[in-house]
Amino acid sequence: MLMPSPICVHLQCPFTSPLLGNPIRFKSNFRINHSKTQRASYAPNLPEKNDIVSNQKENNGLPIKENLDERTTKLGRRSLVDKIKALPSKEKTEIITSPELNGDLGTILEFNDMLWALLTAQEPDLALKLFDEMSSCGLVPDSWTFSIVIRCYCENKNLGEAERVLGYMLENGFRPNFSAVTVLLNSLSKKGKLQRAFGVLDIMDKIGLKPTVQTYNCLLKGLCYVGRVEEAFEMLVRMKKEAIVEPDIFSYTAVMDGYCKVGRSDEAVELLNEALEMGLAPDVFTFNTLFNGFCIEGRPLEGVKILKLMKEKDCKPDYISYSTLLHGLLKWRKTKTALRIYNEMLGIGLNVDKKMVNSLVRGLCTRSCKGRKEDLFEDAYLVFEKLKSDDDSVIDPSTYDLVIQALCMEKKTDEASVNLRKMIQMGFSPRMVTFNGVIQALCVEGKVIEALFVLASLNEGGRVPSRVCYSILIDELNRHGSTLGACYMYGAALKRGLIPSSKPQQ
DNA sequence: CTAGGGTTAG
Repeated sequence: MLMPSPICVHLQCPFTSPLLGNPIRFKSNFRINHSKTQRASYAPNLPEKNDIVSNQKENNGLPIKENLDERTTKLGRRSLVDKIKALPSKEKTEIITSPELNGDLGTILEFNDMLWALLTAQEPDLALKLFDEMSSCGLVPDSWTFSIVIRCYCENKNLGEAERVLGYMLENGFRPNFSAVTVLLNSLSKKGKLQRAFGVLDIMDKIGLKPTVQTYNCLLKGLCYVGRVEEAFEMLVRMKKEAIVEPDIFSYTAVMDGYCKVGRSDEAVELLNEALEMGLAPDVFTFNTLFNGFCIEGRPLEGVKILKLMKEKDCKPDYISYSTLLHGLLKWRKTKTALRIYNEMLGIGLNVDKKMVNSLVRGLCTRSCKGRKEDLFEDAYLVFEKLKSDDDSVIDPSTYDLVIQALCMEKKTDEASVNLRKMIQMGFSPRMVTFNGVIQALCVEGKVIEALFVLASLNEGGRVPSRVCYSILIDELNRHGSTLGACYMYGAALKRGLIPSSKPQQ
């Protein structure tokens, strides 16, 4: 039996891409098996337009319902995707090389399904590899094939290649589908390749794919991303005024975010009001964008006002809302408000990031020490105790330091020394001021022996006590009439090369 | 149209 030898169809085009001005060049060879495709004539290098058209007609003309097996139904496709996902990565590669695994890819419909399934299963590389090996299945790519390939390249971040395929399609009478073009436009926008994204928009216009509001929103995002906020705003205005598409809340959020990112949150709020006037319902994304803006700008309290507005508009703040605000409040030292937000988060069962809780504790300690505000310290200690009792407790050494110092300041000496010990147990090295504070506090309460123990723990840790440390102890020993002890301390200091400011009493 | 848009940060 004589089999016709496969013809190699090199998809290399002599023309230039309308997109790039570069020659199109595909690596793949499409070998057409005549026994299967029954196609009569091919140009030596390219599929001809007529063939392409007939190929498509053939597919579209099929009485689809009867001819589709379970794989070509929506559910069947989905299960193919799931199957691919479930495969170990080794076998994933095999699916495109072994016919037993990939089943019969005899028709272009089935082939495209497999391509699509690989793309959907986040395996664009495999899909492209399969596309490369179309020849062995004896198939010619159609519009669907190319559309999927474009999306594969977008997924791969190989946008230049995606544009090249699109250019090839246009030159050869293939009609890219909406999704491929949209994905490409979006990918380009996301990367800030605005000129090329607008190029795709032009193409959509030329081939009669009507951009939707989503399409424009991608461009708005892209413009903002590269800092062209003003242009984004103008585009938003044009969308509305010239009734190109009706802007939705995504459009507004995109431009608002643009303003927020460059420190123009007030203008973002103006846009919010405009959206509200238009009857659009701002959602959690819209508000979160504003929180972020005000926090970046150093106006977190404005953000808290927006939180109130958000609730009035029946929009439920989420973890990001609170985290953004809390972070901003802590950063800009709005400690009391931060505490309020923290408690509100706990109240609705949100888990607060441990770093922020640490920061809150430190903020409260610092403020209570500076302002001698006892109630603030109580708050700090409550937050600290809760932090310690959490299962996934993470305590920063600097938090420990500040809590201990604040405890000393508040004359909670025993607790201070307990926490100091715990801190050392945990392998942290307390700051010298912390040691000094505890020693001082103990001395003030007349607990000299304990103070000496603290000094000892300092030595055990291989640390050199500071001059202040000795001075405090000498003063205290003097006060107790223990000249001997004071002399001993003085000597110990001198031995370390430190000259205490206090001397033993004569 | 087998698809497609967004928000935090240390």
